[in-house]
Amino acid sequence: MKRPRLTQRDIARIAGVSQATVSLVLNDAKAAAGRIPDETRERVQKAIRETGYVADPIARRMAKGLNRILGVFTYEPAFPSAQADFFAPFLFGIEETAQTLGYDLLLLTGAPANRGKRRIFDENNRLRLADGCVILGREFDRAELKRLIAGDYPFVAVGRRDPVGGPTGGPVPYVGADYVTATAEMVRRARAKGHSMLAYVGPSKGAESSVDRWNGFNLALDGAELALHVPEVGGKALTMLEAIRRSGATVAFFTELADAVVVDAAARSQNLSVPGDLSIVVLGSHIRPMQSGTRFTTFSIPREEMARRATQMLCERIEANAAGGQVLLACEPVEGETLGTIQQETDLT
Amino acid sequence: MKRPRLTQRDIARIAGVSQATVSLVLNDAKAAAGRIPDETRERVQKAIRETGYVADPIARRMAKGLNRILGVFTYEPAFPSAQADFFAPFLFGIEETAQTLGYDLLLLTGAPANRGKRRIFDENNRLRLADGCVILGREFDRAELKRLIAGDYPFVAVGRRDPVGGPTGGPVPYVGADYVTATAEMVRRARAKGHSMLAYVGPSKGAESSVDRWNGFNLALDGAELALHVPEVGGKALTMLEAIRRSGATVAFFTELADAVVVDAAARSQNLSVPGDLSIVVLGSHIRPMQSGTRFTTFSIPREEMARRATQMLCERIEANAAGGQVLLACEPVEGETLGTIQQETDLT
DNA sequence: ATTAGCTGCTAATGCGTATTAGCGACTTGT
DNA sequence: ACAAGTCGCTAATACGCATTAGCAGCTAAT
Repeated sequence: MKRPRLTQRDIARIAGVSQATVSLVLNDAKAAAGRIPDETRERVQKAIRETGYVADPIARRMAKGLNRILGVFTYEPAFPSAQADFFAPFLFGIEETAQTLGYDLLLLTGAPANRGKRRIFDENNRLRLADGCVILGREFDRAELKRLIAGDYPFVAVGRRDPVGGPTGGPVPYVGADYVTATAEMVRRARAKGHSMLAYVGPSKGAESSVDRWNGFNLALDGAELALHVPEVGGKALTMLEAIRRSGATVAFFTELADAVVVDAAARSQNLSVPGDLSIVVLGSHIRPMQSGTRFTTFSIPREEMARRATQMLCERIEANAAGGQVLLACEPVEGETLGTIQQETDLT
Repeated sequence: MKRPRLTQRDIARIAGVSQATVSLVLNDAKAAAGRIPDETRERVQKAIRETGYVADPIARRMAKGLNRILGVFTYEPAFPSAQADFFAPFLFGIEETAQTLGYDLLLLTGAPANRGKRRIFDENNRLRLADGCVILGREFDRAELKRLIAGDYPFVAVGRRDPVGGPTGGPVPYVGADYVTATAEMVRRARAKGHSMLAYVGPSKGAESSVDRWNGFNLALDGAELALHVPEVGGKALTMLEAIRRSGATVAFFTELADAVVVDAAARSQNLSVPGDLSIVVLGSHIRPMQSGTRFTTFSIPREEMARRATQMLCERIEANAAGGQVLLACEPVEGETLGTIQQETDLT
């Protein structure tokens, strides 16, 4: 029952040649030197056909060093429904590009190690099964990032990452979204509509994407007042709403769509009009039909494109031993219908 | 720049021991015999820590034969938006189980070979990178299936598959959904509501899932009349609707949700009431909020569960060298609101 | 006739790890 | 004191393939 796997040696024996010859026939055209006559070649191929032999990709990789596989590492599970909408567009883009470039995908789904956190440098790190690796996830473990940069393993991050310090440090190859510019543009639009008391719901530090939004926000504030800053995300809708109202803010910026959705709902349930009584801006979302009825004012994050570019960059790193750069893609503003105009003084003209 | 990768030999040199010792330290507890004193062990681990060495998973697999990776092969690309809703639940389930059982996932995204069709036994078959493989997709290439069955590579199909004939043939290990029973139940419900003229839109042959639906349908017909059979899927909405109306059918069974959606829309746009004037039954769909407003009468396919069970079965095949069986999971009827009651003769009582 | 060159193949080696047999230096038992 | 173990480690090998050096047999050139 446990028939040992067919190897080139078996084929060689059947065809009456040596293992080396079998390998040469398989890798065909490349060996321009010492050509193999058609007669022999045919004999070997016949044996292969009849036995259904296929080369072991592991051994192949072992001998050659590359196997045309791209790894995809996610710090969070890639598929769970909760994250699905977040990761799916990235995966779409990666798969598309990988397929075009003739690579297979290896999804690293390592069991969460100690403390429930996933780690790249686990005791059994499987990264090297792939020629290189795309890394997804909001937060990148800095220690691991440092090791990656110090090492010679090709990788590209999706999302901007701060450079790594230290003697072995350096810039991180990434393809990210330009949250600074996009957020600043949102603030500018709000200001143009007369808003001067702004609320911000979202962290000001932590992941690069958070910091970038916060920086973009402050960059464009330009005299307007930050009436309220709620650094915690995922709070209670009524609490958030009340705080915003009390602060006197006329527009609230949310880093999390989920927060915006619940606050929007809470406002409406209190007979507050959005954007009549309160404007809402969401700092980034994917270009897809929202399940929530409200069409928020926001900007779209080009997730597929980010993934495509990152994958491409990775392949260049692998194939041409290129260094990999830092790319920021622009986010497209989405007009939506939750950013209103503020009237000066008078209630009704 | 192209620093050669760190190997156990390097660690051995640094720690002043042999490569074998390093390997023994790494694989730790297993080697009960010939224990290694803590002093030496510590020396080796220090070297590992300081250099950041990680064992090469390829070489590991080469030496040991297994690497705790499950392959996932799909005949269609797994992520493209179009298929997303179809594959996503399977992937959820597979990832979940894989993670629980401590396996990584390898998504086989091979470039489409000749004629644009994906093949398992490509010139560079990467299946063997994984210890075993889950196979997804509506249609399974019979020739490839035959080779798989004949070979010793562990795999499990998601979805029922007919046994393979021939000397090396046999049953196919799978976890599928019981479309026969589920479809028959739908027909029975329609009949119980007075329907006796039925239309069927969907193929009667081809993939096992199609055949099963068709068989279940006929099984429960029981004297009722098949007023119309449209074997083509994805036809024009108005054409389908008209054919159904002309046939005198009072209820239409669709194998494809998409067809049902457009015919439903067409009917409503013609001021036909669903289910007042025409009942619609969809033969299977996923338990998720439909984008279409209509809540169809249908049955839910337990996709996540199928994937979980298949993954589990695969792991048993790998670890215990089990044979793998044939499992059919039940589909849950979904009441919906598109199956109405037929009044006898009288229009209004 | 000797050398040079070509053709058609094979032996040998390396890739990085896991594993096993076994060796030298001790310790223990009798 | 000698056999029989135990301890701590290493040499050697296998895994399946790609690749290189090179060998034998031949032909063509000098």
